[in-house]
Amino acid sequence: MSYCYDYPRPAVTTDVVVFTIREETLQLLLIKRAAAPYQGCWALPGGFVEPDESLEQAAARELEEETGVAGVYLEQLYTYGAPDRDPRDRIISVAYYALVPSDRLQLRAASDAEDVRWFGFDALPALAFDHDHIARMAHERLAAKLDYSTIALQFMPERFTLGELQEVYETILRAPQDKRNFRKRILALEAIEATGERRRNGAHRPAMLYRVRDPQRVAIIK
Amino acid sequence: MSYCYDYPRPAVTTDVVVFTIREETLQLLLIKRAAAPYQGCWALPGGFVEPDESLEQAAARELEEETGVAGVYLEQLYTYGAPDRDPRDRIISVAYYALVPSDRLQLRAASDAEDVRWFGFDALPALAFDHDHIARMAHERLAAKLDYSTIALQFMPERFTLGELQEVYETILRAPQDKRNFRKRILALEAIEATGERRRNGAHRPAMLYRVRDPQRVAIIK
DNA sequence: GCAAAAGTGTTCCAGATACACCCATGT
DNA sequence: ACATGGGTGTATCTGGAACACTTTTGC
Repeated sequence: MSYCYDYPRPAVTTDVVVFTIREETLQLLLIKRAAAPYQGCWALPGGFVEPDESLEQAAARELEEETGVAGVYLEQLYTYGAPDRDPRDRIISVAYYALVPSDRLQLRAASDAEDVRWFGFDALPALAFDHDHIARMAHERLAAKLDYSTIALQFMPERFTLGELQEVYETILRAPQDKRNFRKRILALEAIEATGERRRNGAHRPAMLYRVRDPQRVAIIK
Repeated sequence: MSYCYDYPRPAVTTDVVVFTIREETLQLLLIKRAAAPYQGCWALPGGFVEPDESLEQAAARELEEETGVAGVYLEQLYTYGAPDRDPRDRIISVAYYALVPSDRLQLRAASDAEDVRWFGFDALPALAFDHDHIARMAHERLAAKLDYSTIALQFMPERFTLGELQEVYETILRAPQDKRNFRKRILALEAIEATGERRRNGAHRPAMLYRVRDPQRVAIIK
């Protein structure tokens, strides 16, 4: 079976920059390429867009195939189409980025063993194609959005402390935040609420647990 | 001649939302479609991406073919790929938007007569495909960028008055600006400079003419 | 009792906002 | 002289930044 057209057509893929935060580091999901080009090289998860799915559906499908997670935050980043970005064929990639809460990052067993792994964003291996460029742009977008949206809440598990949330901000922004100003600012958004429960977590005072008010919604601030 | 692939491929186009400002209205360039689907309907200029050009090159080429202008500000907006956005074939469109200075908006004579026209953004006809959606998103992006960049300067001719620049802001934001605060803010950016010339322009005091310091650069503010 | 994270307010500064009158020109 | 857009400064408000000590627990 083959599909024929009057003019040459590029192939269209989606690539997904999957972020999570674990152990106070920003992590990124990569897969090891099984086929040429860049065989054996690490790359962003992604694949061809099917005829009957939207671009976002394609990205969500790739994400679920690699990680088993669904329903997480997913946003279109940019479309990359330099003619030589793939050495063999003309491939246009619509890149998305996804944020996975830290309590849902267990990779599905289905993903064949060692071919899928989390990497610290500061310790990435060499990446295939222009994927390092895509990953950098995704990080810039994410850091920018911290300032004018509630996007960081997408990383949080069901219950979390303000200290944990602050660590998320500090990890992405690579800068310490003032504790009192941070709490004032976050609580003023009214995007999270105290649960009333506390978490005892070592030799110190227990912390109040919070939850996100509307977990789906990413509000724009100001 | 025909081009064959093992899997079906979408066609990839670029569409360009071309803005200008004339007579204190935000205007948008549309072309009348000669072929089906949506024959006779107004649409954004655009066309297929050639095998050897980048996406931005494709957008710039389409823009120059329709308007004769080149070298203007051009930025990728978003990529639209709903499976049914074109009723006949799967077409993925990488949308750009362009800003044309008001002294360069004469359409090339080559564009066959009445098939290319400027429309006021508030008086758009029905548009083909999802082009009304694309145009709305482009306007939102443009309005947002006024607040944190010097993008509005891309609309200005070589020499202009502060009153004219203020009109540009008011037109895009659809809101009056305070004259004194506007001038203070703009001049503090140091993105424009007085030329020393004045323009006599009617029964009132002549206005100082300014020019953009670095016409290529769009600076991010704050 | 001591180590370790949680929790809590006030002062200060900078940038945004509100606001009204005189100036130079053409008719 | 009058109509028209050009040009200018100050007081106020608001949101962000800096900053240190007490509380509660486990060991």
